[in-house]
Amino acid sequence: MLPLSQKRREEVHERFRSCLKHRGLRQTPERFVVLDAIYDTSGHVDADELYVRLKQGRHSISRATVYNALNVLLDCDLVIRHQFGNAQAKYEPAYRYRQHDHLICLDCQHVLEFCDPRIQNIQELVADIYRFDIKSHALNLYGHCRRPDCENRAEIAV
Amino acid sequence: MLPLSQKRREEVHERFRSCLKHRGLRQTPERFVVLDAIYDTSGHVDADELYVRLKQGRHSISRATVYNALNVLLDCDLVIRHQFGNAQAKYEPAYRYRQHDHLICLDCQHVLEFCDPRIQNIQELVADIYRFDIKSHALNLYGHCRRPDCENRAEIAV
DNA sequence: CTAACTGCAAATTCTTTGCATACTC
DNA sequence: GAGTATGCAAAGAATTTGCAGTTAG
Repeated sequence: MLPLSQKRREEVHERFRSCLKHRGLRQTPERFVVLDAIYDTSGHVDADELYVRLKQGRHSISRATVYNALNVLLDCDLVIRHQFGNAQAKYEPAYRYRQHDHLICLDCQHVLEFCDPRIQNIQELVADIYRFDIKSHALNLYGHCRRPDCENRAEIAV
Repeated sequence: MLPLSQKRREEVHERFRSCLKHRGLRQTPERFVVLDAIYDTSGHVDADELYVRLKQGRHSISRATVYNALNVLLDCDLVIRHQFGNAQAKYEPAYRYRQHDHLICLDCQHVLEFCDPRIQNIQELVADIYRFDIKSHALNLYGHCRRPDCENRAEIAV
């Protein structure tokens, strides 16, 4: 959890407000609490982590509302959802870092981020060839990290 | 469903047999039936489709066994598992096509395959920089296809 | 004031597990 | 023959849904 600058937070809230208005959705406190929780997160959170964290904090909120807020935030392009292999969605802020992709350790589930401009080129080329209007992409690299404290290293393949 | 050549099927079976032996696992008819069903599939199947197809056909099999077989086949690197956004795993043969990635239509869920050699380069560079031993990758491009019969096109973003 | 949202619990979906029976090796 | 795999049904995990009560606009 690293706190955002007040200015940054205001920008994100403003964007959310205008998106909600535009879609005729309500500005509820719960939705902003979930938004802030995601933007205060370094790395990736899942829905349950958010629920537990907010429940423990002074913002009581139900799981259903967390999921609802996440879907609204996805619709507004304020958060990004990832599926890193194991079928539990992870979320991250859409407007914090520059565009990046992920490197996932198969042993300890650690996630690293990296950038490579060539992905943009690939995307454009493929869009052109297949006549697709591409909205987003996800490049996930799976492997084994070499952190000394990496867990479950034992599971070695053939 | 496009039938494999007998020769190709034999190669795949042989690979599976040797892998099972190597791991001290049994060669059960069910495992080979699931293997063949996946290799007879053009495109991507999920576990339930396999179950239904095999149930309908002359090979009665339980869901639990389908899942078990899938996990064994994954371990043996004979099939590849994908998560295309919606958290239901899809499977495809590992030894039919050359290495490829996927283009997914957000409206009709259609999946196209494409190849780009630069991904290999990116993978090697990232492995080097982050000192990761990369085993596999998945590059998914999400967007809107332009097929005239694309369903659900209506859902337009802002 | 009223339609949309929240909270709760129940329902759904996908996958795994436990246990008795069946079958490989 | 020993131990692993299968089949069934039940359990589990993640997410969605239905509904009564609450609240934003």
